Amino acid sequence: MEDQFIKTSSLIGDPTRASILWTLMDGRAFTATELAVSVNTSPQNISMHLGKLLDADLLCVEKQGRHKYYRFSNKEVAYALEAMASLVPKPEVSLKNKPENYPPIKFCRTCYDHLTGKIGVAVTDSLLEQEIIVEKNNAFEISKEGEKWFSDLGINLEEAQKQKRIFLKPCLDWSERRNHIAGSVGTLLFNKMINEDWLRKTENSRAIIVTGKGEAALLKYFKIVV
Amino acid sequence: MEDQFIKTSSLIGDPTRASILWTLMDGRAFTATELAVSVNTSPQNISMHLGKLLDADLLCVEKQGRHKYYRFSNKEVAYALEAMASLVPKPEVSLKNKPENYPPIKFCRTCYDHLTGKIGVAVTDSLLEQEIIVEKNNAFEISKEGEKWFSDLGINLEEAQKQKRIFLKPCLDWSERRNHIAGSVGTLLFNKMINEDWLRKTENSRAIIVTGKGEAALLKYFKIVV
DNA sequence: ATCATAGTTAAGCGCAGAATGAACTATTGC
DNA sequence: GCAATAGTTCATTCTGCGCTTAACTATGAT
Repeated sequence: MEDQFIKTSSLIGDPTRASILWTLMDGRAFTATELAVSVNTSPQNISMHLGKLLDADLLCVEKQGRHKYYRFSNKEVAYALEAMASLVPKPEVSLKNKPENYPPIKFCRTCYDHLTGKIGVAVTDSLLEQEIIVEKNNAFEISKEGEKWFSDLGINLEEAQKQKRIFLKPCLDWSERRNHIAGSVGTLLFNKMINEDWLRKTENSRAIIVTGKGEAALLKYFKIVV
Repeated sequence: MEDQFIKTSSLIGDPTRASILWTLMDGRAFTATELAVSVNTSPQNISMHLGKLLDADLLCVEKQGRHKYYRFSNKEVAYALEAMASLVPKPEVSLKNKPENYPPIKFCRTCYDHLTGKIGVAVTDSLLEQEIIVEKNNAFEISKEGEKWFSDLGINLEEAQKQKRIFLKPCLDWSERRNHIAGSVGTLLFNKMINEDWLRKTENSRAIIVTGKGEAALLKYFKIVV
């Protein structure tokens, strides 16, 4: 077992491969060429590395015409990489740091049952911005206007408040290093988005794709440009 | 963030360092020399690698006289390594494989609230051997004699059966690749062992140490030689 | 004091394995 | 058919980084 572990870790440990895996972390499938561009290396080199990752069963491929789409072969891979990512030394963050302007969002992930990734953070930012939720000593609270906003959306907060589970809490996203909403409110919002087909789950990963309908809705309700 | 991730993964990815981390996985602290022996390399080399792991805050040291004891600096490290270990390609296992004779047990880990690691597996084996629990189509059941055994130990099974959570289920240990008991029965057994001071929790890791009292008890109740 | 053991630091070598170059197959579009 | 794009294979080059040799400090034992 030990040497197997060592093999796997050196497989992941190579800078180029680590970069490939990092790129795939958003859950989408990428073609070989896309990955080559993303990690800034040659096609042959990418091909070699992808071969090794396939052999180790970390990735799988789907052929579509002359393209080959690579993605994680199962969600354990994503979990492991997330766990590794959580180990990176935390930079000294000043609280004054302005949140940067995020580039258009292409993807999001789920943190089991609520939204995370770029979208999760953006949604949370938007709710704060619109003062639908407000931060109070490291916790989130729903404002008066917020209650109206949620009921307009068709989300019944009274229901949620009755549940045993935590109603609303911030949850730190490991990659964005930003808070996003979790708790039953996070779940309700997430389910709403799925049910309305704004978002769609993917098969083998925790990735979520944004539908065309979703793009419009995100813009309308959250002023988020996808 | 990406380059930070790459740095961390190549840090873990080096074969020697991976072997060090693997050794430390049991949760105990090791001296530099012990690690050098364990991973079969020179003291200088170990020193260099340990330095890097310290810099990255994956390990921490405690000085005792002329010895330096190294261990994981926090449990996230162990979690990440476990997640990575779960990625190793599964060998074709024949079900006929006899369980090997395990060497004396020096450590165990907890799977959040029940026993795992060598002891967890050994305890489970013992319960099966003594027919206190029996395997039935991939599930565990408690036998007639088993019920007496548990009540003799002072564990109230009726209580546990009333609980909402799963009563008794096998849980695959990632490193031993063997089943051990989880569910509320696993938890009860684990708590019993902690309360009786057979086992003792350690501070910063998921490691559990076996006390002298525990050694005797494990021998008596489970015929396990620690 | 002296010797042994534990661990660190610095400098140069050596090699596994990543990157490159060139030649190849496969699919799409015209 | 031909050209263009996507991806792979193999032989060769090259280089980063781990390992060693050697000299060092520190603690403990006699």
